[in-house]
Amino acid sequence: MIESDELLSIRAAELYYEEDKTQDEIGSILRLTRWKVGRLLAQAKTNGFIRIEIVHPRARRLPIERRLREERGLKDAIVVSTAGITGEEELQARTAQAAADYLASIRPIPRTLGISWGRTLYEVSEHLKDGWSTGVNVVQINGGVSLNRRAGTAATTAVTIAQKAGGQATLLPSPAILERLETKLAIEGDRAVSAVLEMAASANAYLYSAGTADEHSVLVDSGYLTVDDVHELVRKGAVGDVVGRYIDADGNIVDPSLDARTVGLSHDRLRASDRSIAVIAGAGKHAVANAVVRSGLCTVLVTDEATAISLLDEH
Amino acid sequence: MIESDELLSIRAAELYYEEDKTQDEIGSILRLTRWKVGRLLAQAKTNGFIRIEIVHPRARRLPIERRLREERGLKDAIVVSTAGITGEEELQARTAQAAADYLASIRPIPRTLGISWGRTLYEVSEHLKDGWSTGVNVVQINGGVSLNRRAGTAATTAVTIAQKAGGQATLLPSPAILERLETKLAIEGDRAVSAVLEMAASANAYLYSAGTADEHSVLVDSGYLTVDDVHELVRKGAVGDVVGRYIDADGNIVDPSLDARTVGLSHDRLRASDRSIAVIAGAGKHAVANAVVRSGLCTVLVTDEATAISLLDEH
DNA sequence: GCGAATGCTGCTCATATGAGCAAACATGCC
DNA sequence: GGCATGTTTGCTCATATGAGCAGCATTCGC
Repeated sequence: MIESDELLSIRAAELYYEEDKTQDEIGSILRLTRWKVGRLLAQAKTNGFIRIEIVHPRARRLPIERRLREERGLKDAIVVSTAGITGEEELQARTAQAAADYLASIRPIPRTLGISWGRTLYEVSEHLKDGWSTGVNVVQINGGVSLNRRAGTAATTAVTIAQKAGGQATLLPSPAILERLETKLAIEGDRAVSAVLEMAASANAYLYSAGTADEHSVLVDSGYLTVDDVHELVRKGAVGDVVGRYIDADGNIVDPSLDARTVGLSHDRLRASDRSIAVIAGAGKHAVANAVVRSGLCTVLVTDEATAISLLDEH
Repeated sequence: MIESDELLSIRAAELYYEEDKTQDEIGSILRLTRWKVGRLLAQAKTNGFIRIEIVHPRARRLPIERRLREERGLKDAIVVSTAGITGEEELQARTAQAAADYLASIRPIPRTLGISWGRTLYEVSEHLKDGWSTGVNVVQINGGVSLNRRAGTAATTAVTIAQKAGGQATLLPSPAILERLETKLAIEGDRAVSAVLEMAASANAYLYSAGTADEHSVLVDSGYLTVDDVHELVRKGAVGDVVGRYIDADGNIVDPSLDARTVGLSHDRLRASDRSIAVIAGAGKHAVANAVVRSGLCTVLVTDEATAISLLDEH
């Protein structure tokens, strides 16, 4: 009876979902009452035999978002669907789009938005619609004067976001990491820098991404760290960086002396904000994402389905 | 408006299918009337954004079955779902199961069933339930005395099917292919063989599979043909074999002189039957399946989703 | 073998949904 | 601008579906 009922529920589901028959019609085909058919269909659903997927680049996974809010204590979560995805690039595009959508939807509109920089943030800026908000000022929250060919990406990101919202962009005129602590303290003391840092500290909302702790990190690419530096950080437990600062699985700073030479908003300030939005997607970033969420670095997370699920499994 | 409506329909679909909200509730969330929501959902379905899959080893694809009947003129078609499939083996098992189910369901119950032999048929016999029918006699329709270690598979298949139905099995005591035409004519003239062939010709229903035209063919494995023979057949246009006879894409016999040396039911007899069931599944058998269907060798086809779709595309 | 307990069945009733339609609206054409 | 045409909207009404419940059967314990 267990067996035959399961088979029946599949037959019923075929007729219901694929042939668009009513439960009544199915009843007469399978020689059952329509109530029995309804129960078989409910059973098929419960057993997980019916899989419904929304296949669209803008599709989100609301049940997963809810679980992230409830189980991981996030204020909000945006999870993009990976259904029908073709590659890592598309995943990043979808996530950036979702982050842009979310940013445009938050109320009250933040007067000042603190942002980090990197590939992800750049993509978010590209996906924002012109006029996405009215008069949002953008301020960089970590050192962004890039040393190499990528120069300008960081500035472009901030300027684009501000411009599209009809606001002003304020850049942080400082390297991300300095070689000597004295230099760092000196540059922080400079009025041109300290004013920006103060503005960053008083922003109403933050938008940032996180990097992986490997040789492909933007900090390596930009020349602030060597591959060996990163390997050493990994050995010490680093899982990735958030606004230029490397953290371990618990969200703690991995290397305090390196951190002291890093210019930008502190993680404590980020944790104190009630609107810090992290945009983290991709198979390689599960570990950082987990560290960020666990240590309360963000209140809102924009991510992909696979990362979200790993976040729920970890828990 | 085109754009924003599409996005709205996705939001509505998320709330409807993932959050189990009513159209009314969705209406108040998205500030729409419930009728608009209903239309958005219908639109999302039409646009193919909603994908519903039945994930179960016994699941079938009824819409594809219907199209096969309508567009390819089959009396009946059984298409097993490939959703959640892990490998070729599972595909074969699912198809064999479906063929067994179908065989047990046909009415009127055939008094005599003609069968071929091979891996597929053997699996079908294994999947049949004991007592699947009452008194069905089984007769082999092509030469089945195997020359190698596989000896017995052919016989076992026929005996198992008959036994489980409480009927008699009649074996065809002849090689599949003979080296000389004279021998073939002589063996056909023998009463022990001709009686079986007559019985085969008068069967009420046929169940057979098809082989690919390559070195993995059972006919090569059994020693009836060499790898070179098969290559030569392929060169002449062979796409596979049906009950030991090689056909081209149009279902025509590829090599008449080889065919004349092949013992078993003719394709003409198979085409004249109103109940000839072909069981053909697997990525390698798309071409044979198409030839079988196109040339009317079967009235009923049991196959997998991918093969079925290729059959509809060909058309 | 008998009663209790559990589960299954077919029902009533409330609710959710889809079909069809008239009015409002936008669109193109002169 | 004014009219005709096609599209979208909000509705009524018929239908499909799910919740809840009482009766029936089956199982289990003793």
